[in-house]
Amino acid sequence: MSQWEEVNHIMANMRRTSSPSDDLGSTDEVKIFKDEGGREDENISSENLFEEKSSLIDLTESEEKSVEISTPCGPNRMDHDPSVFNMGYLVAPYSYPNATIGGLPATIANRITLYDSLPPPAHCGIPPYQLDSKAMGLTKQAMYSLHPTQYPHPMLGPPDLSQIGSWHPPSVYSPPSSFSIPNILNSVHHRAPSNMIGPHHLPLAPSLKEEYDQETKAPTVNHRYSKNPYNKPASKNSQRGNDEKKPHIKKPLNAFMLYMKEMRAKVVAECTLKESAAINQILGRRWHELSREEQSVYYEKSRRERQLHMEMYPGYVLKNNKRKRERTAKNAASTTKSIESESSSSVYGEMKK
DNA sequence: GCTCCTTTGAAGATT
DNA sequence: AATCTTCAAAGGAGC
Repeated sequence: MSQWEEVNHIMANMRRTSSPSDDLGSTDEVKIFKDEGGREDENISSENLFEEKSSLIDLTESEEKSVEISTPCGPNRMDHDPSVFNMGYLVAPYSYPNATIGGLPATIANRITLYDSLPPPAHCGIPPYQLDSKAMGLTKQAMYSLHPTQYPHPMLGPPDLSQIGSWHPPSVYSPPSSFSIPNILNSVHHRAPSNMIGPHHLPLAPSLKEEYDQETKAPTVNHRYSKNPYNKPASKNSQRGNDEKKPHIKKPLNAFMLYMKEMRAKVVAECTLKESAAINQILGRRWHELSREEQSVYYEKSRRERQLHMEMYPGYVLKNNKRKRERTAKNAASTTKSIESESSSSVYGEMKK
């Protein structure tokens, strides 16, 4: 069996253990699994997966020892600690939930990581499973290995060293004093086609910026689905016919989403993989490989998107969809009833009344 | 055609 | 206050 086939086999196993009708395979279970720090899972034939992945690990490790080239889908950090492969696809690429920092409880560690003047850890990622070059259909050297001297995207240029050690958690509540919608628009229009915006020369993500541009010409209500305000949400809300009077307002993208949106095409081109789940794993790993300075670019963009979103939709309130919660809460309940419940509780972003 | 997968982060909901 | 849950994007896969 080739390595590529092995990877596919692993992914097929994942699907088999998570059929839509099987709640055990839902996202919820994965999250629980993550939270428990990779505890042995008696359900998911982990032994088989372990063996399969171990073989991949062995192969790749031996390759990496002989050839010091990062994998096409990102450098592999795991050669220092092979054990972290054990849970492969089934665990988060890093272990925040139960991880500790300096022996601190996980919750405190997370607080420090997230709020105490530090960005999320950029170097504690764990590849979910071994992505070897052959499996990715690549034998060439990685284009985006993110070596300190390599910046695959102009945005990810050499970091501003002055920022090192002075990370400030991005907050939508403390925008730069110079930030304002008119500033953004002026910058956008005057700098076109450059994507750089504002005094910080940070690009606003195409999503909101372009949509905002569109809306300034022909205002629409749904910013991210201006052309078809009902396309995506429709798939998750089949009772859309009843809701067509109040278009769905999507959430602003967070930093990682912005990063994914920007880098996805490159990773796809690099890896020949098309399955988004696998691509996202790669992107997740790369996200953690970014330096703080590189990540801060996206946090700043995200902050600006949220700020702009707030300006555009002052009354916007995201209401969580209780569908999954209800589904897991009442396993015994009939599916039909659940759908009915969903219809009444499935609310996406909407405006305050 | 709908849902899942998979990632991180923001924010509402729940405990 | 702490924890849990959902949803943002993406597109292939399964039902």
